[in-house]
Amino acid sequence: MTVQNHRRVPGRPRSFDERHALEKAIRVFRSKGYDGVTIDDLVVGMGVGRPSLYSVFGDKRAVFLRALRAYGEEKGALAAKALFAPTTVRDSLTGFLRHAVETATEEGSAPGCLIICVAPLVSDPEVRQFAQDAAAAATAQVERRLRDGIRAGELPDNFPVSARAIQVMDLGRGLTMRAQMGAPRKVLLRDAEDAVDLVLPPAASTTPGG
Amino acid sequence: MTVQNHRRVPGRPRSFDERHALEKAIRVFRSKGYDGVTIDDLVVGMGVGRPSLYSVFGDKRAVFLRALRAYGEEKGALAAKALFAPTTVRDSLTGFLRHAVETATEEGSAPGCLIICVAPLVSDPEVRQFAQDAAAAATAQVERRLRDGIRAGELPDNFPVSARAIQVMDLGRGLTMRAQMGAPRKVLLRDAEDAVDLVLPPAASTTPGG
DNA sequence: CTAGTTTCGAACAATTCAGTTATAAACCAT
DNA sequence: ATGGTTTATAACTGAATTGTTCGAAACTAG
Repeated sequence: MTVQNHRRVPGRPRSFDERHALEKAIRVFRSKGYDGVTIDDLVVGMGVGRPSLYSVFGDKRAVFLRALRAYGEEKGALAAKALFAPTTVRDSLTGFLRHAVETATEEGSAPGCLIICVAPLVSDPEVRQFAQDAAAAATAQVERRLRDGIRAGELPDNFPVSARAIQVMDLGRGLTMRAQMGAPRKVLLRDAEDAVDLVLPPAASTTPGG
Repeated sequence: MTVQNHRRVPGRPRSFDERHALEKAIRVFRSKGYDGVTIDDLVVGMGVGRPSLYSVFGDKRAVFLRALRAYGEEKGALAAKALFAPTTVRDSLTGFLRHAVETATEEGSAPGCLIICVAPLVSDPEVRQFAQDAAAAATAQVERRLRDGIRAGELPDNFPVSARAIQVMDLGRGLTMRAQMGAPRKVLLRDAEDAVDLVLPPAASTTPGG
């Protein structure tokens, strides 16, 4: 089964698409964690022959790191879109948490999140660093969106953006871990709405103070 | 009837205490997860000979389940104490989350929590069920404490106890996952305080008359 | 001290696993 | 078609892991 590549290079063409194989690797790691995955799991799940897997990607750790980075890029882009596309802060946070819940409970893949649920348990410095960086970046984005909300007059000037950003992230982590535990999407979506009600001032109208 | 107070049984006495061995097993699983733990890890970490481990506890899964139950009993008891000993709702929630942070960052053991961080990733029905039950029980306890707060006049009658209990739990999950990721205790304790400020009404005193 | 019972320590075979190595296949260029 | 290049299929090797076995050790009872 050949894959058409507009750039013709000598040698037998690959029977798999590298990017698509990584997407399958994400599914494997999401369903079995890191330590629970064997090379054969990846070979079967990615549809890549064992020698090809080693020559193209490297060992399990390298596959995981690449899968993690790919996952992080997709997730980060979608999270940024959810955060900065809407006009109101409320819609932004709702979209942010809803997106977190939806990807953590998407059909066709095991529930959970590679960065939040799996990566923190991997005892590898590079993986840990990635998870920390991803968390810091996401928190910073939420915080920035809240600051924009202040600038837009949607939030009071003394709104604790730093603390609230951390809390939005922690609430998202909680929702994601519950997704991993098997909580139904419907419940989590409702709780995501409640979370937004919690972190934002009750009145979405103008600032109460000077 | 012979009094069996004397536990003098024939045979060579054991060189380990079953309870203490389980405590060591908890440390092993906390530091390496579930799939990352080998029998030899348990043999070394628990200080129990390999044949003794199999005859006394069973296989790895059985050891994990017993460790999980022991861990859950300790944690549940301490959580209940933190929740129901203080007089004010604020002190209860603060103690609850502080306790969660402190055990998740205690010295001498890897950061994290067996029930929140490790168990959800174990693909075993019994483990999953335990994690779900533990989460439901903890949420119910928090909710009950909030209800007591309403009854004591500390919280308004329309205080959304169900949603707030869920949010306290999710915030605790977030704090715990960050502990697992390496966040320092000091930061997490501060965020725990902020979390309580978030979920409780700004005025903790009684409603002003008039 | 001897017999009986249980545990401990070392080592065992069977299985699984990771990473590599042939050998065949598919493609391009000539 | 023929040679050169890259990948796929299958099998292989060495190491790790699991669960068990066997003799020695430690304790009680008589």
